[in-house]
Amino acid sequence: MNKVEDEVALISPLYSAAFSQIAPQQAEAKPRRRRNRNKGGEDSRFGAKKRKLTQEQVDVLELNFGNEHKLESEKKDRLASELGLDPRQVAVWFQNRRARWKNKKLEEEFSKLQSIHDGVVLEKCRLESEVMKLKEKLCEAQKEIQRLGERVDGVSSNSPSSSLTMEAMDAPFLFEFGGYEDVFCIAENSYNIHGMEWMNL
DNA sequence: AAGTTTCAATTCTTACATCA
DNA sequence: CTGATGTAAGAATTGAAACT
Repeated sequence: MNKVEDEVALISPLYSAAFSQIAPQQAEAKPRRRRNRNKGGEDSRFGAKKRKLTQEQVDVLELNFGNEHKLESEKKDRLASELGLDPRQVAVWFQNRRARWKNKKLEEEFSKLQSIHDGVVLEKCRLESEVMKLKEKLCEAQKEIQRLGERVDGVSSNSPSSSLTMEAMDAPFLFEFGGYEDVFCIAENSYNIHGMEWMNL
């Protein structure tokens, strides 16, 4: 396994985990109860409207998130008192931070898969054009063989020891594959083959 | 079975940008 | 400048599922 595959394999469980939980909800799509607006009013939990954590608070939270994405209850209380926040706020911050982290990972995995996909498409194009070139070569070879065959037929009735007969004999491999007919047959049929299907022939 | 925790989805607020 | 409007980011809530 190469590095990219390694990383993708590492992150991939995120997809299954995410999708396994999203799917049932999408299927049912129950309506959610709307929350009452609390415009400029009192927040039931904090007594006053308190929003937007300070940069310093965020920095400390980020530092702790960097070490451990999950929050032990003890650590939550300690952080909360250290930052002058409600423990609930710390818990919510970690929860939202985990969600953002997960989204970021999914985006990263998506762009990795996309670049792998682009590479594969490019390689497919290259192989297809190679197949086309080989088919053209094959076609030319067949025409040459046919020309030689016709000359052999024309001359053999007059002179069995002519140089043309010898030319024909220089390609003994053709006879091992059952003669010209099979070769022609393959070449004609393979003109309408796309992708790598021709290999099955 | 009831309480707790976690998660995805959603709502709501804030800050900032743009435009008339 | 200023107020209206749009929008991205993130704080907070909700309900369901998993866990204890």
